[in-house]
Amino acid sequence: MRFSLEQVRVLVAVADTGSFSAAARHLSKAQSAVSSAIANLEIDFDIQLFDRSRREPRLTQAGQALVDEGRALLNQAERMSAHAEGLSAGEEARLSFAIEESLMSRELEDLFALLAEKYPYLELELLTPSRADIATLVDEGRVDIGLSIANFGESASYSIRPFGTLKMIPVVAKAHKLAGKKLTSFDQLLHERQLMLTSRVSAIYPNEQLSQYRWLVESQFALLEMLNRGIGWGWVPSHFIEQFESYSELIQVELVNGEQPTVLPVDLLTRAGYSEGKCATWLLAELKALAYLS
Amino acid sequence: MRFSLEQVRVLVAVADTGSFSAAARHLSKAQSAVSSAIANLEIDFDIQLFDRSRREPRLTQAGQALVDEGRALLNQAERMSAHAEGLSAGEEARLSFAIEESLMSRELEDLFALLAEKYPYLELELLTPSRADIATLVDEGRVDIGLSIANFGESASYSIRPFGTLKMIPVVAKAHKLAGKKLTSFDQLLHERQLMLTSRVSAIYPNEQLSQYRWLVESQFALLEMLNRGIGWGWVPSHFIEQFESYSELIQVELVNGEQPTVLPVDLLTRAGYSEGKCATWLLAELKALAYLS
DNA sequence: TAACTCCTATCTGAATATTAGATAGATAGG
DNA sequence: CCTATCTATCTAATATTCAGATAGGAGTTA
Repeated sequence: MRFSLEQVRVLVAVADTGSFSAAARHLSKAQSAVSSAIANLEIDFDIQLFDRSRREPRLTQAGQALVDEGRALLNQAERMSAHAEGLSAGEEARLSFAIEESLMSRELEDLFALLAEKYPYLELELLTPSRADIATLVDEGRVDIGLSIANFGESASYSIRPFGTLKMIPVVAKAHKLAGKKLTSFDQLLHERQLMLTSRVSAIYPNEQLSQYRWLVESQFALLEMLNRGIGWGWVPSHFIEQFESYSELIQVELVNGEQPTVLPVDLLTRAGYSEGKCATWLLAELKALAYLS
Repeated sequence: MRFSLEQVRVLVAVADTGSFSAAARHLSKAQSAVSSAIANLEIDFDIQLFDRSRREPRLTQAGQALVDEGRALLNQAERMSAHAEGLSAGEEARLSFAIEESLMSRELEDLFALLAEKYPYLELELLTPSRADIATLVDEGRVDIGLSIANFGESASYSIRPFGTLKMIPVVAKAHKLAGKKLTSFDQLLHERQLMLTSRVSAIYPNEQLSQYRWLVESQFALLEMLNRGIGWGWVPSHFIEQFESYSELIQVELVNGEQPTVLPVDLLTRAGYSEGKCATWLLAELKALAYLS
């Protein structure tokens, strides 16, 4: 016969309370049940767990070692129970989330920390593909939820809902020749080298105003670094400049008639048959409240 | 009702074999037992673990998550069993071992690695007090076994057995003025500064030949470093020089009549009522075989 | 479509394990 | 010595687990 979790619970209770009787009271069991539970464990393990030479039993060295093992075992069982309870309450086991790098922020990091605390058993997958790939991932079912700047291709197999807006501003490094100048027309920008995000997989975005001198960069990080080095100008989410120390040296290119910034609509993409679990619901609600997603 | 380890075993078996029937065969149970075990788990956890719409059940997302938890739980249970088995076979739960720093060596490190592998559940405490303190620790029961160079104080409450010998040689740094010289008498050494181990707690060792110019150092490490810097000469276990790169710059002080090295007896100290467990027995046997303990 | 295989759910009675209650013996403290 | 409290053990009742039988569904083959 193999030992049971219940026996281990009894063992730990006896170790905690110091006597079989007290453990029985604590567990709402008869004293005889505790006594035989321990006796059976000792038979199973073929080792004495308690020294009964005194009135109150004392753990032997082996007993102490096995009580420690037992606690670990019960913790694990408790964890399993709690996980099951969460799942039963509608928390998803796994959430795959694709979000455009432009939407990344300090606040988002804080949000994930909260998520981890609130739903400790959730397995999150966070992908940050380039804009045009998000729809594909949702479409293929590779990802549960996608959040990206509106992208005017559509498909029947995923749903699109508006989800706030993102403010994009044209920026340059302080050392760039456009820095501090007030431009009278946007066309002047288009005669300078533009650094823009691209994707290896999908086509580039059709609705950006494009300079004829453009460099295409796949990595948001590399793009910002290149902007920092004054290699060109580019559209950047305004909160990047406000929140990240590393990019506080980038400044907005201003136009005299003030027609920027561009406010881009953000879309929420979900798989066709997707029903949000608790975690996704919470995460999306919190996300919607983020300041930079006005 | 709370779930049992047996139910978890069934759950994992079903996940592994892919069907209730196969799991039943694998576990030597009736198929109905497997079926009801899973059904009860689903009732307990209040969540569906398998999708039964097809002929063979498929794990739901929640089911997969709980199977993972279950595997962890069974591992823990397995660990507890194995630990109990070891204890029942006579392995001690805990071994407290005090050994003089002079006896430390490469081979000893390897020995501990082997010990950890051979007895994975043993909790080892390794103390390296200074020589005179070892007897005290054994005497107080603070330590199960002590290994130290013979020390001519005795007590009734611990037993002393001879356990090999350690070769000590007088050494200096290559840069020291005694380096390379052949001394005609030991007395010449006694006119130079001697660095020797001491203990804050107990008296210094009475049976060493003492220079009148002596410095007392509590740390073996500091002593060796000071020897390396040429601050004086000192008695050092010969295997230190042979085994440790850092001290290969120390060389033996030679006497023309060749009366060194000094061979010191090593003693094994044990508590009065101490009966070696398997781990201690193995460790001591291996220790005794170490080359430098001739 | 029919026959066949292999699957799961469920019922039932038997086997097994667990439990409370009662009792006896042991230990510690006054 | 007496009392309170402890543990071990017995017994009968209860609860749980299990195997075997059966029925129905799913997939495969002819």
